[in-house]
Amino acid sequence: MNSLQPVETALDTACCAPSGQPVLSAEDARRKALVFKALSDPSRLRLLSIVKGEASGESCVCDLTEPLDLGQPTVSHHLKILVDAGLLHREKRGTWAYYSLVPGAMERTADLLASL
Amino acid sequence: MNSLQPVETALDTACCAPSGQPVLSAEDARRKALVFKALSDPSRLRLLSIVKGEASGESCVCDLTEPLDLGQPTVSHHLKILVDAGLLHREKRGTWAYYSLVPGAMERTADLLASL
DNA sequence: CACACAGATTGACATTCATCGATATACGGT
DNA sequence: ACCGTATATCGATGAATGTCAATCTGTGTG
Repeated sequence: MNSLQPVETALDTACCAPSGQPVLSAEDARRKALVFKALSDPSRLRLLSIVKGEASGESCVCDLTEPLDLGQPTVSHHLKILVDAGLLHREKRGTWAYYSLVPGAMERTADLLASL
Repeated sequence: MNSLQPVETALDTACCAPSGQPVLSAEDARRKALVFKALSDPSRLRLLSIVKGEASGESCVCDLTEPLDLGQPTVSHHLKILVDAGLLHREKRGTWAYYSLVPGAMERTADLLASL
C-alpha cells in the first residue's frame, strides 16, 4: 500500500528535477496544492501554532477547542485535514487523542516553494 | 495608505515575536492564511512555475493561457489573486501585461511556516 | 476615426468548504 | 453491565471558489 502523505509525495517528485524546468505537471501541482490548501485556513494555522507552542510537543483536542472558539466537531475536522496533509501526527492514548507536529514536515513544505 | 501585500504584512508581525509563543492571533492567522490560500490551487502553482521558469523572468498572459488549458479570463483571475497575495508583480507595457516573481516573496512565504 | 487585439471585469453556475447540531464509537470508572 | 467523557463521523446549510461566456477597457495600426 502507498501510505505516503502529501508533503512527502509532493517532495518526492520535486527532489528529482533540477528546478521544475519542464513546468510543474498538472499532477504534481495538484499534490502540492493539497498541502497548501491544508494551510489556507486561519483556524488550521492556529492549531499548528498551538501544537507547536506546547512544551510537551503534543496537545489533545480538548486543549484545542477552547482557544479557537470553535465546536469540537469542527476542530476534529480541521485536525483530520492537517493529519491527511502529513503535517500533524495523531496518537490515541486511552480516551484522548494527542496531536503533534510531524518532524520536518514544515521544512519539507517550505522546500516545496523553492522547488516550484 | 497601507499598500503592503499579504506576504509582507504577514511577515511584518512575524519577525517581532520570538517564535509565536503566545499563539498565533486570529488576525495574524487570517493574514497568513491568505498567502497560503493563493498557493492552494493547482493552476496557480503552475502559473508560478511557468513564470519562474521563463528565462526572461517574465511572462505575458498570452503565454500562460495555452499551457494551462484554461480560458483567458480564468488565467487573469488567478494572476490577480497571486498579485494580491504579493507573490507576482504585474507590469503593463503597451497592450501586453507582463508578470514576474516578486523578489524574495517565496523565501518570505517559506519563513511564514517557520514562524508559526 | 475605425478596427483588431490583449487583457480585465462582470454575471452565472456548479463545486467545494467551514461550521454546526446530532449521533456514533470507544474507552475508563463505578 | 451501566454511565460519563473524549473524540470521530454524519447530514445539513450558508459562504466561498474555480470556471466559463459575454462584455468592457485600453492600446496600437490601418
